Amino acid sequence: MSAALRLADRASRREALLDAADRIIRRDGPAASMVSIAGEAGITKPILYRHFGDKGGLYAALADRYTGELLAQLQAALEAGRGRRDRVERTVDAYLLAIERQPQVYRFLLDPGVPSAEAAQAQFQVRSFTRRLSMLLAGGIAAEIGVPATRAAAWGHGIVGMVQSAGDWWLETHAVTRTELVQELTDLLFGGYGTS
Amino acid sequence: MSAALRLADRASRREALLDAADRIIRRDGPAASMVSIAGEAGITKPILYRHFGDKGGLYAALADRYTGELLAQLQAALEAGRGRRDRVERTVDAYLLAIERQPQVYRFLLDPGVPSAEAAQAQFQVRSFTRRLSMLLAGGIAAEIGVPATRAAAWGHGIVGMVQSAGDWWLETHAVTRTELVQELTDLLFGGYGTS
DNA sequence: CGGGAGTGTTACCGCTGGTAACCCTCCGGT
DNA sequence: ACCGGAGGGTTACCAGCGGTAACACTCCCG
Repeated sequence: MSAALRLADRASRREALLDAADRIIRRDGPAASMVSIAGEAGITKPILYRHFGDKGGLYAALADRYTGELLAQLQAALEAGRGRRDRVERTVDAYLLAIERQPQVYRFLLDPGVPSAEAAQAQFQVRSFTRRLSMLLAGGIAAEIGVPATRAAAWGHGIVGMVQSAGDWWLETHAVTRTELVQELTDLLFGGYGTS
Repeated sequence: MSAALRLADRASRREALLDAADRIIRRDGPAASMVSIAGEAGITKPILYRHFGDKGGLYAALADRYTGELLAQLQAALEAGRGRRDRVERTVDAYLLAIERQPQVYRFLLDPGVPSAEAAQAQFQVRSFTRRLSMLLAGGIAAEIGVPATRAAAWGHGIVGMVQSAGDWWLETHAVTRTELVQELTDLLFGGYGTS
């Protein structure tokens, strides 16, 4: 009977640990160390390792949490829009808003400062997120406009990378306002380059 | 008099060290360690540090070399093309060809597995490359079709990211042939999504 | 023939991720 | 009431990393 309690305890504990890691990563960026995370959580390293096995495991869990939130926001924006162009604008804007609000988290997701191959799981998790997002987008494209699957896939990955890269640049320079960037990118997607 | 000789020696030595680092990075990817690079070059660590000061310095030098080559290839492709669409196709193809031939180098450039903030210079160098490339592209766009500078800048970064991300996906999956991907991306840029 | 420059080495430091061994508390069975 | 084991927690350690200090050698120049 207490086994269930133990399990629930473990789960909430795990969440608390992730919260601590989240705080530290927001403060230190991808350079956060395991001991500092453990310290923030009020415990010591081995407990972290008992829960997540690996630094990669912790990072993967965190990445999963973040990407889950982001994906939900993006999907909400996607569904809120009316008409194709409106949907694109809202989604791009939602993405930019997210990375603007939590740049450290975003940096962590984009390049988790993994020392080497040990923590490749996190890298994988993030790449997996990008791919999931791209494929989701590809599915949407294929469904929206009749287009072969390979073309939709290529476009999906390309568009995701486009927004991501432009967002990265924008985050560093803030050379334009967010709404301006949304307009520029949407224009680009809707044939601004080819038909001008 | 021998000072010049010494300098030439130093320069060629430096090139040799970069060659060794290049070999190791091709073998181990971004996880290459300083001691293994030194070993490959037939010497020991401190010499590396005397030459490059820092791991960041070595990585920056390597990144500089790689990006120099890549930039030259891209510019050549850009100038070889006749007409806008042809230029885009050639350039995208040149990029894909380059990353296909040397995926490890490409990985190193994209995410140098820097442990943390120590070697931020390399990161900076690479980002600087992406930005240089994007701004070069932006300049081309602005000159080619009359477009405001901010729009050209946003587009430049977006397009670079698009090709980069799609190339990344392609490198992992090889879901399409290179020439197919070139066509898809060019179509996307030339209004394939907006005008279909 | 002496004495620096400069090249090379070994040996170390601090820090990181990761783990082994131990302790201590609390809960259930007899 | 006691006692034994299952976890949670800690200290103390290991290997490896980037980075550096101190020391040896060689070779060229005055």
